[in-house]
Amino acid sequence: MGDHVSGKGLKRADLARRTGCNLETIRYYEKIGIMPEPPRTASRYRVYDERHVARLRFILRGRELGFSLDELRELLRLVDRGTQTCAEVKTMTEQHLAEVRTKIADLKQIEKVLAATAAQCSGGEVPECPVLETLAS
Amino acid sequence: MGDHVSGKGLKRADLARRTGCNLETIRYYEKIGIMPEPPRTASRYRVYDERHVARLRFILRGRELGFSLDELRELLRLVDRGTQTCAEVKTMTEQHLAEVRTKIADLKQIEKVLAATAAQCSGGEVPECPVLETLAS
DNA sequence: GATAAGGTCTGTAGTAACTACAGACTCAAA
DNA sequence: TTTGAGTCTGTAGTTACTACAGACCTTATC
Repeated sequence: MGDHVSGKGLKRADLARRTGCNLETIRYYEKIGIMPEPPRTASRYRVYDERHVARLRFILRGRELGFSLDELRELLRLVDRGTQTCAEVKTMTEQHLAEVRTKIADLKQIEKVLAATAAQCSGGEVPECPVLETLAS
Repeated sequence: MGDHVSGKGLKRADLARRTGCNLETIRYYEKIGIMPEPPRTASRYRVYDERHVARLRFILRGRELGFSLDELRELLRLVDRGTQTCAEVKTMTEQHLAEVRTKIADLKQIEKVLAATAAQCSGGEVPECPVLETLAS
């Protein structure tokens, strides 16, 4: 069913396989309205096509790049509107890029403290520990 | 009440002020067993002392350094046992450090893609957009 | 045709680490 | 005494999933 109708009807598991997405996540994306409700067979099985594959890939790629689902929803809204401008998308991307850079800076600071502290450890069977002192300070 | 008993009884809001911790978070940490249940007044108000301040600061500092609550629970268990060794703590720290470094590497890769893509944007009022093409690819 | 295996359906619960709120109670000061 | 502020409890909401139970459907095999 689905697949033989026109040679391109995909079931949920097919969509999952094609995109690498988790099976349940597809349903979740539909529920929160970031993936459109697909047509159904008579017995209520979801039927996807290539546009669903493309959209889900877009979302997954965006997630890989650290966009939140809300940001992707907005990005997709611009795409769907069909009249988005490069300027709008660029602004969102630069905002996100700034957040990513902030996170990197935060983590680098954490790394610095952890590395410096661990380096002070004797690693021996002693109760004194620089890490615990750092945490307590 | 609390404060005048011996000059060091702290109420929940006092503990929050002293540590910078959110008021509700204190109750949450108690609920999940990472902060001990403090003694109570007759009317069931929590009463904290300096040891609670120290422990909460330990937790908050650990969170700042990216340790999970589970990791901190383990760290505190070692502390409470009183016989922890520097070696045990060092191992946990180095494991965490490795995770932090992985996260930094991931984010740097993301940053690279985002920066390169945004740089390609004309920023103009055109519908073509390198960001969207990157996401779709 | 019967049956068994596997896919899909729904709703719901669990995860991390909080944060916030409602409604009841208590405390301190004017 | 009354008012305002603080505290108590339990519970719900957040992000982005993931997993499961129990019912239904489809497909293959005999």
